[in-house]
Amino acid sequence: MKRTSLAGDSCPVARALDVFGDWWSLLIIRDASLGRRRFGEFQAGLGLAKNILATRLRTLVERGILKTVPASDGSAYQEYVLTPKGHGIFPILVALRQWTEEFDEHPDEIATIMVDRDKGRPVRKLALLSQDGRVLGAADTTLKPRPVKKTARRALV
Amino acid sequence: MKRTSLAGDSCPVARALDVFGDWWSLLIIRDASLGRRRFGEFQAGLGLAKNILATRLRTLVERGILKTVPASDGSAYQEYVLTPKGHGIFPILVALRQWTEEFDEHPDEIATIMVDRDKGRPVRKLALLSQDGRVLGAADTTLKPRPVKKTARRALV
DNA sequence: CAATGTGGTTGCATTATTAAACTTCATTGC
DNA sequence: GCAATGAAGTTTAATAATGCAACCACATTG
Repeated sequence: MKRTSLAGDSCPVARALDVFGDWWSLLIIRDASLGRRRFGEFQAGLGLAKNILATRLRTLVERGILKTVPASDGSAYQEYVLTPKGHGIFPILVALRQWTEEFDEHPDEIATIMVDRDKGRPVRKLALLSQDGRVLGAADTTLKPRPVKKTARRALV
Repeated sequence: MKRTSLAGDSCPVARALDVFGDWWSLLIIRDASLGRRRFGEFQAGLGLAKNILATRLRTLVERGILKTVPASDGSAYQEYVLTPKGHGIFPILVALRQWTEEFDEHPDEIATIMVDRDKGRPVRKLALLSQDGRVLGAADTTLKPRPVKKTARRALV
């Protein structure tokens, strides 16, 4: 069957999904961003099979989303923590959260809200802004071919 | 295999992934937001098997992300267009795109950039803001239990 | 040093994905 | 008006991923 890979796709959305777009990866990343670090913590929190968790952790490490570090409690085990590349996924988690908050049919089943740590007040909705600060909706945007970088152009000459 | 359903989960991230978190749905939604409407357009653009496309379109309609409308060209076929709930996914697509733009190992393979339609200039990065307008990173946020709505509280009394 | 806990791996049954062939209805060419 | 083509699916059979349970190696605890 060979599940079609999106790795070589030219669309940045597809490329992101190729890295962490499977059923469990984003949930693992979510838990990691909440401070979970140990294999057992992920397994208990997510309720997934251990073999699948092992596979996912391995590929997320391979892809530079997570890295393994010696356990913080001095034991000989290892822990999994987000790399900068992994921390960069945070806005995606926020966007997913906010979509559910706005459109879910049963918002009363949502357990938590995201708040500003300082003030304890709910965060604002993510907004897409133009360079001059206008709020943009989907209809206010277009896609253009990526301009070739100067260095790349010089290399071609 | 019995893919574990996340529908009843209390985490809003999991609930969103339960709706469109599979391998193809977000790509279909991406294409829909680019103006693709017909079965054949999706199939040609995504290169996925027709049976899977048919299944995905059906469940996305069931879940209120897409709706079917009579074809715009007067033919007897139908077209698939985003509902408001589906349009609400746009920020998630933007977040995925921007993550790839920032962290991908081969950014030269990315074909397009998102620009402001008016000015033709690249959009800004999505930013998470507090109520008083400060930019928040992951470390500046926490999760709190969802406060009970007034109406719900009154219903309990 | 035996017992338990952590962090996996292995094997098997079940379910999902895929490509290709087939079906149905609408549209076009003649 | 009728055959041929195309759009939009459905069906079928092979293959890959998932889930569950059992097993294993090593570390830690009593």
